[in-house]
Amino acid sequence: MRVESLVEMATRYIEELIVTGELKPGEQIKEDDIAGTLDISRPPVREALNGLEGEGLVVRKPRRGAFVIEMTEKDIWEIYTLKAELYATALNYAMDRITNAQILELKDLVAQMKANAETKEEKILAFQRLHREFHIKIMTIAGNQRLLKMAASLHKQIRRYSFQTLGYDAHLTASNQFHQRIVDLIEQKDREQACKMMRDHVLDAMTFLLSHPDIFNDCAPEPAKKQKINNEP
Amino acid sequence: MRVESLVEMATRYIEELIVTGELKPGEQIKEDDIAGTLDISRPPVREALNGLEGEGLVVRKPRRGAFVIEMTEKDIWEIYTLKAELYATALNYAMDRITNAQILELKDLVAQMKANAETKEEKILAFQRLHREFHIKIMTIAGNQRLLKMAASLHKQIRRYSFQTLGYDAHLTASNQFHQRIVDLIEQKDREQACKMMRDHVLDAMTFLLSHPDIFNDCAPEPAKKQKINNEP
DNA sequence: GGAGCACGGATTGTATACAATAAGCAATTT
DNA sequence: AAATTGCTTATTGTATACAATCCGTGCTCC
Repeated sequence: MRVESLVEMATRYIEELIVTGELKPGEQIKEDDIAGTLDISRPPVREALNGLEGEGLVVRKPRRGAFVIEMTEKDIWEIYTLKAELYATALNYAMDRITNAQILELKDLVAQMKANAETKEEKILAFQRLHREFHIKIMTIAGNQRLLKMAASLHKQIRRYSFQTLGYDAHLTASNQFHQRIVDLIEQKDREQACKMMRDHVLDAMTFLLSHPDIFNDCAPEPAKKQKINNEP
Repeated sequence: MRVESLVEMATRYIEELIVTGELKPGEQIKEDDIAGTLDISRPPVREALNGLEGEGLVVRKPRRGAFVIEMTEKDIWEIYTLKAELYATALNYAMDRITNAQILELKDLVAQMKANAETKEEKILAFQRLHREFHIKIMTIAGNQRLLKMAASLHKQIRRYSFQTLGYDAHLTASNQFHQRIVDLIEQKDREQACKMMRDHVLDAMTFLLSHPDIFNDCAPEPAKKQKINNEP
């Protein structure tokens, strides 16, 4: 009477460890450890790791094991520039179909994102959830499931850093401004500018992250022994 | 002394079966069959199927097995519209970095694509290879590996149909014209028009395929018993 | 005669067991 | 003392074995 398979369970578990930063980039993920913790056998864990490799969260080195993916500035650039295009494309297609009711829903999300919460952490968590919902709604309206899936995959790869960037008030308010402008432009049916603004929104987040290298250096693996692992022939 | 793991071997094998159309859409892929044919055990086959599911070539229905993905017109639309954007994006970034030598290489590929071969099949196969090389070169120059990977993934999903569409001379010459124009615009450093032409090129291929429904209906599974499989609760 | 239920076969999901390989350490040699 | 080689150990890659579930068929009952 399980609702999810053991593979799905293991996938969610490992993904959570990576996204929350509990497992640092470069760190090895041993199949036995995960299997032992979840009290299951190795095969489901293996399959989960395979799936996560496909999603770009994990790299497998033959006969060596699975490791949390390491991010360079180049990777950040790759992900954000792609995300910018996918989001802009989604909006472009969404502009053909969006209804007034849906515009109101987007406006509501933007309003909620501006709201304050008890603690800063709560605010960030709420913002992340709403932010996600905002972009998913646009991509859903666009009606391209593959686009949604690809964007989600890219997003997962950088979700590690989003909590920390949002810790900066300047970035959070800037993000809010972008959303407001985007919705305004959608309402005005200004496709060209709306898409451009969406692109700028994502690229602005990239610029912010790249100008705060401490954010993704903080997640670096201990340089002691792990460094040797990077020696590729 | 194997160079590739059994998983990679199984992946290549199954992928080939699907892309060549030997396995029809909707057809079940039994782990035992593949394992028996390749004379290996089930686990590597399972992992291969998992990977192919991630690439969108296979769907797994819980406790039911793996099936070759079925394509609807909606899927065709999703894939081509996305591909158009990814290719255009790649070109946009490539325009910043492309060298004159690389432009000459592209010109050479276009010239080769126009060349005739002994038989029609040979010509199509050569064209496919060169065509692939042409777009990969542009994406490589763009310098975004993730973009390349995503585009490759999308391409695999429709490669089944590309051989057949190229059987139509009209489509092949149209495709050649697009390539010629794209390279010309690259040479003239007309970024805007080059990207637009690239988009049009991909969308033109989509229009052609969608206006020849026989091409992807030909690959349909036998309606006898398999149809029942599609009954979802 | 038709519909519902039960049982059997087939196939996947999961677990355990074994084999192969690569890393780390120590001992030995130069 | 440093380097190299051989051994040991830990971990993945692969195979086999078992359990759970779903489909189809045949029987029974209405």
